[in-house]
Amino acid sequence: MSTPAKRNTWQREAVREALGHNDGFVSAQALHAVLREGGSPIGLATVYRALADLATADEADSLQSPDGENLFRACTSSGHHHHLICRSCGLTVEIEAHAVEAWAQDVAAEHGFTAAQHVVDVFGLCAACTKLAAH
Amino acid sequence: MSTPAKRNTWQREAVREALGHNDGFVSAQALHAVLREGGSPIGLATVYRALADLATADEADSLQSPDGENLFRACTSSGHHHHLICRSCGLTVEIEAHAVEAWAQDVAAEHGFTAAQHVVDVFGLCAACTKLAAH
DNA sequence: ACTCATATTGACAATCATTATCAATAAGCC
DNA sequence: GGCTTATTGATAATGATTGTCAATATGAGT
Ligand SMILES: [Zn+2]
Ligand SMILES: [Zn+2]
Ligand SMILES: [Zn+2]
Ligand SMILES: [Zn+2]
Repeated sequence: MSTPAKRNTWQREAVREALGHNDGFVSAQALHAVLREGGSPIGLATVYRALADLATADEADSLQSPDGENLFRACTSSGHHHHLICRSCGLTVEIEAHAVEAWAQDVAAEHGFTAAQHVVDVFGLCAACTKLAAH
Repeated sequence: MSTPAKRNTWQREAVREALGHNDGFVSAQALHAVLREGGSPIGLATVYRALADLATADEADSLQSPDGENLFRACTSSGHHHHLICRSCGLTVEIEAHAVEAWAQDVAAEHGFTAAQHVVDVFGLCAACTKLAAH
């Protein structure tokens, strides 16, 4: 019952590359659409599976958008960080938040909570999308 | 196109009360089940609508669980705030985070983002659950 | 209390992201 | 080249949420 052997398929690699060519967070559906438009016959379920694998292998970051979608992004920095995300085009900026890290620790400790984790994401409209939205 | 007048129905009040009788975050489905078990013939769609209204009226807090469900909770303190939640028993503490509010605004503005929103939640083990977990 | 214009309800259908099926395929190993 | 079995992908299934719309109830006006 050891770890089931992983195999290398062009599908996995295609998803990895497609993620890498994208700056922001993308949904599985969107990534699948991009791949198909690029001529790949890859299946939707496979994209979902590949993204889930990449996320558990810490090769991709994942978060849920305000409307419940699961979004993925190629992992650039390996350390702990947070994101500023355009909810229109997906443009993402990695942000440091030392003050927030400390605050989270403190507030948890103050109330006797242990093993504290936190979810901190900022969503907005990037400069470009803000202009577009202004007709 | 002024604001459409709101009417008071026993359904709205039932949802409000059911929320108040619950300490932690609950899903619309769960709250509907509780109400029906209590003898109320309220409809599921109505519970969804009532909860959405309460949330927009800042009478209830909402957040999405790690698996994508929308959860609601009666609001004890008024105004914008965040939550410290025990991931074992659901105990919830409302927390102020003025520093985080300012940080979120600044970081968004610094990168030219507008209409910034943020998701900030702290999950951990409360004091009681920490003791239990210590065998 | 009666009327009326309309906000609200609720059973049900529709949507939408995600997951489960499962036969067909292909990766890695001999 | 064969064998084992992880992987794929078309499709069905799931499950939470939202839309539909006729029937109902609310609140203001009389
Ligand atoms: Zn944008
Ligand atoms: Zn952090
Ligand atoms: Zn607890
Ligand atoms: Zn805040």
